Amino acid sequence: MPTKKSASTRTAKRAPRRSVLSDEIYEMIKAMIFDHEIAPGSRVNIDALAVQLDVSQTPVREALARLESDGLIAKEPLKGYKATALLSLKEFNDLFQFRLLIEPWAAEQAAKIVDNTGKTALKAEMQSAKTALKISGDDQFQALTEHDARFHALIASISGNQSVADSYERTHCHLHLFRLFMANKLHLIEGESRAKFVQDLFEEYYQVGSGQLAIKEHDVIAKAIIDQNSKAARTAMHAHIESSLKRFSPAAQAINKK
Amino acid sequence: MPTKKSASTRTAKRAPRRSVLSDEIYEMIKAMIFDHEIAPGSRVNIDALAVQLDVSQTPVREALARLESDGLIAKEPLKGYKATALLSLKEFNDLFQFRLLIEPWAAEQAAKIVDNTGKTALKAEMQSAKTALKISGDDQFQALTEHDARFHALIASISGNQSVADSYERTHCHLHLFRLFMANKLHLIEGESRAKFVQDLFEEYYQVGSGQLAIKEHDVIAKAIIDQNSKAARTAMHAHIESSLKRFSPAAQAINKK
DNA sequence: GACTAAGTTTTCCTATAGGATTTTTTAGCG
DNA sequence: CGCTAAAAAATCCTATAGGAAAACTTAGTC
Repeated sequence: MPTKKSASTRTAKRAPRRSVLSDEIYEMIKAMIFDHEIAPGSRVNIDALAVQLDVSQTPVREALARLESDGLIAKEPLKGYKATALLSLKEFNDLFQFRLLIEPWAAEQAAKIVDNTGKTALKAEMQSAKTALKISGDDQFQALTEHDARFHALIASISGNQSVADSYERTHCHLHLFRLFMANKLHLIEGESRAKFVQDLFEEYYQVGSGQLAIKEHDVIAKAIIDQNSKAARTAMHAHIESSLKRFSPAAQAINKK
Repeated sequence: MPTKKSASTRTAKRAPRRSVLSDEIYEMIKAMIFDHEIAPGSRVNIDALAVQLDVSQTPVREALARLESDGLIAKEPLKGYKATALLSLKEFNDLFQFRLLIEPWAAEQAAKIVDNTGKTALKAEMQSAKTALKISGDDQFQALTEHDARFHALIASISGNQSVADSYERTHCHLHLFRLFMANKLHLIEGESRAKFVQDLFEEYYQVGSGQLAIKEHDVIAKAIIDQNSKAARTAMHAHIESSLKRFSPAAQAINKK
């Protein structure tokens, strides 16, 4: 049983900071959904998960309940939990429409009330983006995605409106987009030739093209906010989201065309 | 031990629809927060709650985990759960700003794509509002609040954008507003004279004045959507939210001025 | 009066047993 | 051979007791 050794090591490691196991499990399961360790639409056996993560059912149940609230896992009463499916093309477009309602306003507002702390945070985030561009391969993709998520969340936060920031966070849009791309990348869609096609798209649009393009667009937004030019911030954010939509669209369509 | 007898009665009663106790507990606890049975800011003892509701800790834990995701309860690691505080004046304004971003668009979109099912649902909801106006006393307040919540959720749903509808639902804005009012109503704010003052406001603005005014505004919105006049729907929704903000504002200020 | 230390309480987590429901399998009948 | 129905297995959900760690309280000492 391979579980046993890892169990003891984990137990030993857990001893110092026993703090909030339930939260750790939540993050772990979220990560498993994130990188398709739990496949979209697949059943999630609560017992098996508890055994696999080497904890009892209780923290797993709490984590799953929260993930259900997040919309990442669906609960069918008396049937169990299952990971939600990937975004349909409609849901994909809906998500971007939602972002268009929220984020341009957030950027505009951020530009109006940003303080030095906010400006410093924005500069730091853009610095991390530049660092990410120097990485190569899979790690770059990961780094760019994480930067993107942090950047947009940061602006929502700087806007000062808790309701807006919360609702943005709760859409987990970057998680959904990441899942969509990973499905392509992992050749999970049927047809090897299509998978290859999408893989190429992915490389061309995101890692090289979109990656740098997105960073440049981020730069424009960040500068507008730092300059406290609220109108420019709004239009830059609007343009960026529409531009993202176009770039991501092929991947979303590839999954859904099937 | 008093638990024993009630336990057996519950077991007997539960037999028919044993389905999803965890969800029932979730709704129960939400209701307890709703009507201040669990006071804002107060600690929520997980054991006590389980005993009180006469279930085990497991479903209570799941419910609390979900309520935390909802933002209705906060979890302090290793300290326990506590009900979130009432909306501050800033949060109150933020919430309405958020609604201004989402709902006018939802109304506009709803007017564009509404089908017969949607029109029927809207008409039925407006009918229930008219019925609510005929009730008197506390029940009317309850009925009007529930109509209001359903009406806005319905339009978000008719808009056809799942992301928008979900994010609106998750703000639980009517729940927050209701809590705010109940705090006034229950004289939970300090100072009997102020409580009386707010009580009057409450009666004047909501039950008689706002209640009917809000219904009239709803009527305008509903008609615009049914007529598929998208521009009118948008502006009517915008006006309604700003009008609500003005009406609710005194209650929010009363709590926060303290 | 302030600080340290032991004791108490609270909270979180584990473990396991058992009841209920769905799904699968098997048997019987037309 | 195909369909219905009952039995078995798997799965989910709940209940309860108890142990470990942290936080809080209390007492004692300088």
